Amino acid sequence: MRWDDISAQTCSIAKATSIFGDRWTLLIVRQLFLQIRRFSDIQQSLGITKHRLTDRLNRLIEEDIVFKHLYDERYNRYEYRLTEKGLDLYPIMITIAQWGDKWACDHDGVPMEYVHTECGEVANPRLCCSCCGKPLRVDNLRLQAGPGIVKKSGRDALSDMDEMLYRPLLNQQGEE
Amino acid sequence: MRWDDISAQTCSIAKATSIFGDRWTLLIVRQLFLQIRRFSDIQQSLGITKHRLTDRLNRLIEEDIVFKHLYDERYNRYEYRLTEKGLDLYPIMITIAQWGDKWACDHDGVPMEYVHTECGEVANPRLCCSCCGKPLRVDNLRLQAGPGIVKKSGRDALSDMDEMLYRPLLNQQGEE
DNA sequence: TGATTATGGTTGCAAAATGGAACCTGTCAA
DNA sequence: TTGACAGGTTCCATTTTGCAACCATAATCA
Repeated sequence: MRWDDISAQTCSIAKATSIFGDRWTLLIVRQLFLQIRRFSDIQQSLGITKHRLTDRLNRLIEEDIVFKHLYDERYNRYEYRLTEKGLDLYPIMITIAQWGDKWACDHDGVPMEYVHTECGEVANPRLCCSCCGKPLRVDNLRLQAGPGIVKKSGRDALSDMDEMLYRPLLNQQGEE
Repeated sequence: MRWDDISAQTCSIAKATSIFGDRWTLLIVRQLFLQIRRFSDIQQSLGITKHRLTDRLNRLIEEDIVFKHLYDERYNRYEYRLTEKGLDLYPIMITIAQWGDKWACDHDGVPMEYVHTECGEVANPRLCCSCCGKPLRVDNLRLQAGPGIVKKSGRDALSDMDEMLYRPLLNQQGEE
């Protein structure tokens, strides 16, 4: 299984993983959220090699997650900024940080806190239902096949990989 | 910068990334959430080599994210299941899937839907404030240094890497 | 004017991670 | 006793990464 084949899967997690499922990409995005946006600043603050950073930034630009912004015309200097698609990674960053805070934190306590500026409190961001607002957990969220899979299945267009992954969901739907 | 050095950082995202910031780990966890738990099933459904899968599963076991469960005594067969720490990755999986649904979805629509069993609706899981329940976004969430960083800074124990990352937050706090 | 510094890279090579195929080790079932 | 299956391990070629050196441009300094 080559890396390009993974991005070709229907699964949204596979597609997302094919973009930032590597050692550096998420950390680069973290820096951008923390306003560390210049090539050399990112490079030094992460300890990533220039080579790798060039490569990763170009990939992020290709994916329309990052764009180059001219911040100094005299020197012809650019900084890297998040596009809307990139800014939309914020919930992922926060959710990962929360998990790390809970399970991989040393005895000093969490490194960062999140203040919800509207209510002024230190928030514990959590996933909630867009409909009723209650917290979502593994035991009160049921997965079901969405239109993407139902349509593909209808015209027999599921890949072997999709078939293995989604067949149980499709069958379960038939039973109900 | 070696990979082990990344997990040594204070940042929760760095620590989390050091565990599942690679091509396969998140996809393996996805299979476990989808009840695909046997070695050969995971291997075939992902197209990962046995070698790599063995390696990744062992790492997940070391990290206490996965444990082996004997499901057939006669054959002495094990399956891999998520621990509490592993189940806690659910919000991350959902959040990543949501992002993929929004930004990397083909024209057929989303592959999966999430039904909140308590209200019965197809939910659009989103991050909310644990205090007031309102949705959190990049523009209404402010980061501030938490006890982990404040304490380390107090006893001069910030690594160079931490210093670069957290100094702005510490200074900003002083100004207020 | 010529040397030096800063930014933002590229190039080349060695080391580490990964993929692919073959092989191994129980255990059961025919 | 042979074959099949689950769950690996071993070996080697390929790919990705880390590291150091080099380069180009523009500004600044002596």
